[in-house]
This record gives sequence, C-alpha cells and structure tokens, in this order.
Amino acid sequence: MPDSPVTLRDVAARAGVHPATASRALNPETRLLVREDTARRVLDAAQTLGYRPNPVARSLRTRRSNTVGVLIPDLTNPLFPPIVRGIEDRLAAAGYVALIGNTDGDDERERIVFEQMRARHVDGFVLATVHLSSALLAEAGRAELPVVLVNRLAEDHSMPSVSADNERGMRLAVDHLADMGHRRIAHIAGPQDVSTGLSRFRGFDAALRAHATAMDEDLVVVAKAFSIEEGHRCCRLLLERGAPFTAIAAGNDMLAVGCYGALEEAGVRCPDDMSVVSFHDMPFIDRLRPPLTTIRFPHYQVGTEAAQLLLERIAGEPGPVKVLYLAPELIARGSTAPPR
Amino acid sequence: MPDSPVTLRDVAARAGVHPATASRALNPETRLLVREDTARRVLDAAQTLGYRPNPVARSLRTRRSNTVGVLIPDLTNPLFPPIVRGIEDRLAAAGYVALIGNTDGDDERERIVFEQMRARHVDGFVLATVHLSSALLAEAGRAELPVVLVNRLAEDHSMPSVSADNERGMRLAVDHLADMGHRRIAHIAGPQDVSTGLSRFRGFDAALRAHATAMDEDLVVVAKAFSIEEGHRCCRLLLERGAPFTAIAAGNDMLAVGCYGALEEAGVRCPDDMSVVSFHDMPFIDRLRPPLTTIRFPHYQVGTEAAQLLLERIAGEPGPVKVLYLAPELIARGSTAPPR
DNA sequence: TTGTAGGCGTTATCAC
DNA sequence: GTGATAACGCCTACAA
Repeated sequence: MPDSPVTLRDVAARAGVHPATASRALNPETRLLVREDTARRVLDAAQTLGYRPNPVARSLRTRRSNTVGVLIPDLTNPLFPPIVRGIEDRLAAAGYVALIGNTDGDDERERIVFEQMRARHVDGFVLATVHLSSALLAEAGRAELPVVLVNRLAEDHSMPSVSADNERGMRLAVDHLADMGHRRIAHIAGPQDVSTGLSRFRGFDAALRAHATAMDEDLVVVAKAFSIEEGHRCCRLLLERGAPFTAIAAGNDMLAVGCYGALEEAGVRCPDDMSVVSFHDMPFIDRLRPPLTTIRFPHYQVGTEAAQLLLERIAGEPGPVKVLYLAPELIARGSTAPPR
Repeated sequence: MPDSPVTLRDVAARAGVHPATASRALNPETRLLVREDTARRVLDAAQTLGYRPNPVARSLRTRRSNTVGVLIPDLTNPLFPPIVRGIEDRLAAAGYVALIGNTDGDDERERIVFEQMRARHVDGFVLATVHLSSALLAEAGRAELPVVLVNRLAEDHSMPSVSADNERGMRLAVDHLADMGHRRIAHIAGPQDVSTGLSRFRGFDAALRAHATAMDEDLVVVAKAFSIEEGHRCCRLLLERGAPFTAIAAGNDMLAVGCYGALEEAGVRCPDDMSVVSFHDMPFIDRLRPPLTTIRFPHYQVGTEAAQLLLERIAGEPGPVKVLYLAPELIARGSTAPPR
C-alpha cells in the first residue's frame, strides 16, 4: 500500500481543498491557521492515501534538509562507533539523519567531503576530525552553518563543543597511581598536535604538581601516533633511558597495548614490576592479560550531547556558546598495583 | 570563495548561453549534444564561478536521491564498522551517500527505520539486519527498490546478496584442527535462526563428514546469542558433559572469548589441553592470551561488493541476480596446537 | 480561514 | 546545436 507517488495535490483533491491548505494542515507549525475540521479532513485523506511528504521537494523549497553532516577520521577506529551511534540516535529522535564522512585524517579529503555535504544542503555539522582546518570553520561560519566540535576545542572557545574531560581523566589516572604509592610515573603522550594528546599531557603535568612532584623529562615520551607500534617504541625508549619508574600512564589504550608488548620483551612484569594505566577508548581491553586499568569515557553520551547542541543551534536557539565536558571515570583492573 | 549560491543560471549567464545548454554541457551524459567550444565556455564559467550543482534540485527533477539506506543491527558491534566503511567508500566513489539505520535487532524499529528511509526517497537498500521480515522485502519489491542483502541469504536465492563463505570458513577451521591431529572436536554454534550461526554449523557438520567422522551430539552446544556470556556457559556445559574432546570450534570470536574464561575456571589450559579456533569478527582478538586462531573474513570487501551490486541494480543493469560469497582465510595463532 | 501565484535549481521535451 | 518552456513537489507571501 505505501507506494508513494501520492503527492500533496492528491491529498488536497481527496479532501476537497486547495494544496496550500493541505500543506498548512499537514505541517504542525501552521496547522493552527486552518479550521479544525478541514485539518481533520486533510489528515484523514493523507492517512488513507498513505501520503508521505517528499523531503526532496521540501528541502529544495525550505533550503533545509533535516540532514546533518558528521565528519570523523575513520569509522573503523573503535573510538567512533559509539559516538556516531549516540549522534544518530539523538538526531533520529528529532527527525534528522546523519551523513557520515570518513576523512582518514586527510585535509584534502576532509575538504571534499565537507563540500559534498554542503552541496547536499546539510543543516549543520558535527566535526570530530583530528586536525581541523580553520578554513572549514570559516566557511561554515560564512554560510551560517551550525557546527559542533567533538573531542576537540576551539582555542578561543568560540565554537560549541563536546568532549570528555581529558585533563580530569589523566588526573584520575595519576591519582590512582599515587594513591597506591607510586612516585616515579612515566607518561607516554599522544601526538601533541591533537587535542586529546595535548590535554592529557597537560593533565599529567597538573596531576604531578598536585602531588608536589616535578615532572622528570626522562619519563615523558611523545608518540607520533595513537598506535600500538608507537606505544611499543615509546615504552622501549623509556626503559632504555635507564631512569627508574614504577608506573606508566599511557595516552590511550592503543599505546598501552604497545606497552604490554615492550614490557614483555624486556622481561618486566605487569603489574608486579610495572603498573600501566590508560584511557579507555576500546572494547575488549578488559580481556587483555592483565586486564587494563583505564579511564572510561562516556562516548555514547558525547554523541548524544553533540547532536543535542547541534539541534539547538539549528533551531536557532539563542544564548551563549556551550562548551561541554563529560566526566570520565576510573576503571581499576589488573594492570595497576602498589610498587614493590 | 566556495560560497555556493551560484546556480546554473549564473553559469549560463556568464557563458552567454541558455541554462538548458549549460545543463547539457555540464552533464557528462549529454555533453556530446553541445558544440565543443560552447561546452568549453560553460565549463570554464562553472569553474571560475565555483559552481556546484544542487543535488536536491536535481533529485527532485530526476526522482533519484543518490542516497542509499543501510540497515544494520548496531554500529557498535565491531562486525559492522568495516562493512559500513566499505559500503560508504564504494558509494562515495559513485556520488552516493549512505544513510545508516540501527535496528537493534528489533523488528518494529526495523520497520520504522525502513519507512523513514523510503520517505527520504533512498534509491536502494543494503540490508544487513539479523532477522529480516519478509514484509520489508515484499514492500521493497513492490516499490521496485533495489535491495542487496549482506551476511544473509534469501532462502531461494531470489535476492542479490554478499556474504562471507561461512561453510567454507568452518571447513578451514576444522581442517586446521584435523591436520594437527584432533579427532574429537566440539562446536559451540551460534543461534540457529541467524544465517551465520546456521551456515557455520552446517560447515562444521560437512567438515566432520569430510574427515569421515560422525558428529557427536554431546560435543555440540547451541548458544542463544553471539555473546561472551553464552560462550562461557556453553563451554562449561561441554566440559560438564564429560565426553572427551581436545578442541573447540566456536561460532564466532565472542563465543571464543567466553570459552577462554570457562577453560581458565576449569583449569584447562589453552592450547596445551584444549585448542580453540574461531571466526574473526573483531579487532584486538590477536592480543588475547593466547592469541586466538581465527577465520578472517574480508568485511570491508563485503561492504564494497554489496555497494557495487546495489549500484548495478540501481543503474538498471540487466542480468541475473548475483549471490556473492567471499572467501575467508585461516589465521593460525597461538590458541591451537596438536593434542597431547 | 482559504485560495492564488510564484519559485526553489534542475532537467526533459519540445521547437527552432 | 541551442533556446524556450514546463514541470518535479512543496512552501509561503500575499490577496481575497
């Protein structure tokens, strides 16, 4: 039955009314402009005919598509599915759909995807890309397209954004180690040109200060990427430097997994000889040996909140720009123990 | 610059030509209808003006949206991101975009999402849901909407589909065990109302026959879901039954991970006392202890091929329905060894 | 409260 | 080969 080349005219005809009136009756926003019984007739007609408004035509006319562009580096990075799911769920509840674009961290691809989405008249953007060319932001601004940043901040807080509180998360991690008695704590930091890498590093620094400990440069290595290989390399580097330490705070789970490999190679046992704490980006990390102690982030909620913020901007709600931080949580597992 | 309220008229005006001509020149399909130098002029004008065709308007006129609906159970199930990514990439190359819908395996949700996508005038569907109500298929058929099935077959092969060759995969797994000398091999099967669960079970049966071994009913348990908990429960059940066996072929990685837990509890060491082989659905499974021997499936290619098939149907290419199987591959790791 | 008319940007079908 | 014209389906001033 729901074969749908049935148009507004058909509904209007059946209801014995002009298409314009039918349009008004069907649109919740304008229904009050039409007499109740006519509205009822139109609605009935639409119902029995199985009328579905054509979103394409509507889009062309209203220049709004009920569509949102979501730019992420790569959907197969386990970090993103829960975020995207959160975005989709919240958007769907408001009658919107998400167009997902994978940029692979490539600026050129990012620009292309962005343009294609603009061409499709998306009503706004959720930007979760790693590097974000300010050119894009400028263009979105020029086109008055609402934008919400995810996992990334505008330096000047001029853009709405949602992210996990990385600094606080790293504080939790270091506090956990310190509470167990660790004093010489190393950090394998993520890339410093990425906001998560940078803010976790800052959090590490701040946490040490809070414990009245100065940061030892020998105990910090910056990884070139959030990868297992880099984690492995950096951990080995730390061990080779010879400066003593009893715990590692890794920039994320990938780096921590790399650490496991390097520690095993070096015959350093975890957690007996070395504690490892990390940032929970991934499923199954609790099945490693030993199960990894991590900071858990509410990824799904990051998604829903980002969508919420975007919908508010799209709806033209006034008010100040919102910068939202979601609290992380320490999940203590088997990779941390008091130092010997 | 790429502010784009520049329309076809603008281009036509600048090229000193009628919009219709500009349209022809810009459209590769019809370019040959226009004189070469005029075409050139139009293209130049479009170039300098930064013209971007408006896909919404085009859609309205051509009754095609360059949009495809993709129904999956849940994006956060690690099985799907690579498939979706494959679909998106292939579609993007053809100027299409995917609308992702999560059904959570719920029939009602599935229907709703399907309807919403129909309302958005998608040009076709990729259906990767677990249970698939035939009502949906019927409706798609009635609307002459192309559909491609993923990881699922139409019983009568009446629908194009792409899936990994589950039977063959299970054969590889059992062959691997048999080659090592295992004779008493247990199977923890996935739910039998799900096509992957069923076909892997069939493959298990066939593989045993190929080795001239009858299936021992005591050595087969059917899980209620592809979950760690069920894997745990089923493995314990197998052990409790008391029938001797030296290897387990699990229906997928989740079940295998559950086995690890149950084996450890029972003091059965893997791979010394018990080999485990599984189906690769997930990243990081190689980081378990011991690293899991699995059958790897080309998920990404499943996605690209599905998109390809769909695009062919959308383009109205004639020809028979294609049912495509992609070959799996054995990845031997540490969880399998010869029996003692 | 309802009808009229015009147009969103594009393409298909005519004519010239 | 190119121009004119008319939709595609919907919305919204404006008029009645």
